[in-house]
Amino acid sequence: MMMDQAHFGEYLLRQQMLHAASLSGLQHRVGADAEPPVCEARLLNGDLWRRFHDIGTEMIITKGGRRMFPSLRVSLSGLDPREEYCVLLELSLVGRRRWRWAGGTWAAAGGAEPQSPRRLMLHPDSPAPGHHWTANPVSFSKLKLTNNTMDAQGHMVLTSMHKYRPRVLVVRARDAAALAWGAPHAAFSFEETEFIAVTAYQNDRITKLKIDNNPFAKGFRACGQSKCKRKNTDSSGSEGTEPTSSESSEAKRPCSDAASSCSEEGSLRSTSPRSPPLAESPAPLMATPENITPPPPAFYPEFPYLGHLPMTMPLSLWTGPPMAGAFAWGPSLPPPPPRAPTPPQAAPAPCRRVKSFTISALLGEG
DNA sequence: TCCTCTTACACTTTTGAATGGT
DNA sequence: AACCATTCAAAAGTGTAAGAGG
Repeated sequence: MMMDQAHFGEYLLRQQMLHAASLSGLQHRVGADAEPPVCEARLLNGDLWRRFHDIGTEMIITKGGRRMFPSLRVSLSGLDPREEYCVLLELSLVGRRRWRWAGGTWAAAGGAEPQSPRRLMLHPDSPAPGHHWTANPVSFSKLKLTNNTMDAQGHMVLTSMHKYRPRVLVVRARDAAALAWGAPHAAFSFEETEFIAVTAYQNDRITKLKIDNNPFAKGFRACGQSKCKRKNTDSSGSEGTEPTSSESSEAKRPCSDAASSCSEEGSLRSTSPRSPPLAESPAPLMATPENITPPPPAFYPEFPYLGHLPMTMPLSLWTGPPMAGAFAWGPSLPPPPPRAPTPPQAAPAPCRRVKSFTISALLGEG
């Protein structure tokens, strides 16, 4: 690790300062010029999400961080092609309950435990002009979930046995620092993306669905080596059993639902030379209109589970080496002008390639 | 005893450097 | 020299199973 404890404390403090500023700024802008939303979002891998949702989606959380599967992939529209936007993801606690797997179903089991400071994940392409966001799928496939409250890797800290719902925030802002002055644009969430955080899968059907659709779990499929090996070792007469038609079709389908498995990487893989062009992604699965939650009247939603606690919102940037690009929040940094008008441009601004995105880089420091 | 969490493991996929051809 | 395609090893990601701890 490149940061000692003292610097880490400073890092955290700066994070909280930044996000306190961000939050107050967002709320202020809402009151100042709340505009009718024009932005729309579609859940690209909605079909897969619905299959999980029908059973009761579970997401593994580990100390070191575990990716979401399916990951959140949305398509945005209705953005000003020349305006700069930041896209963020947050995970909202659903209800104030703790859940428990009992008798083959999820049931409420008391009140929610105190939650860790909420985190926002800034999409690594942020900021980017509207034409970039509308031309490319917005993928959060690199997002990791953890139950480690001391996490310093920038992962989303969740509590096991609690239900969460991802929410995508679109903020008009030229850079991360300008988030505090950027005008909020829209927020979206999809009911079928709700999930319960767990440290071990409770529902066998969820396990099977994950294995059948997640390429990394291919080894556990009915025809996978791992499975066969296990069959050979712990069963004597079942080696000849054929998988069910549904199982075999699922297992053999290399990248069906590919929107969620193989091609899920989406825009985040765009820098890889081996990455297929985004245009080759399978046809998006349309989310029904009622699944699109319009922006709330007050841009930033209320979080009843947080009560009136002072909000701390570590903003996570999951690209680049963790902590390596610690925020450079210096007093010498002049605040950006409050929403300076965008100079007219002859053509849409070129998309900014962001491979290792840091606040300091955005601010032109370092 | 039950429930939840951690850890090691074997497996697959992804990534990026190295290499060779044009 | 520059570009492209291929190869290969390391890194990363996956669920399982056993065991620890409250």
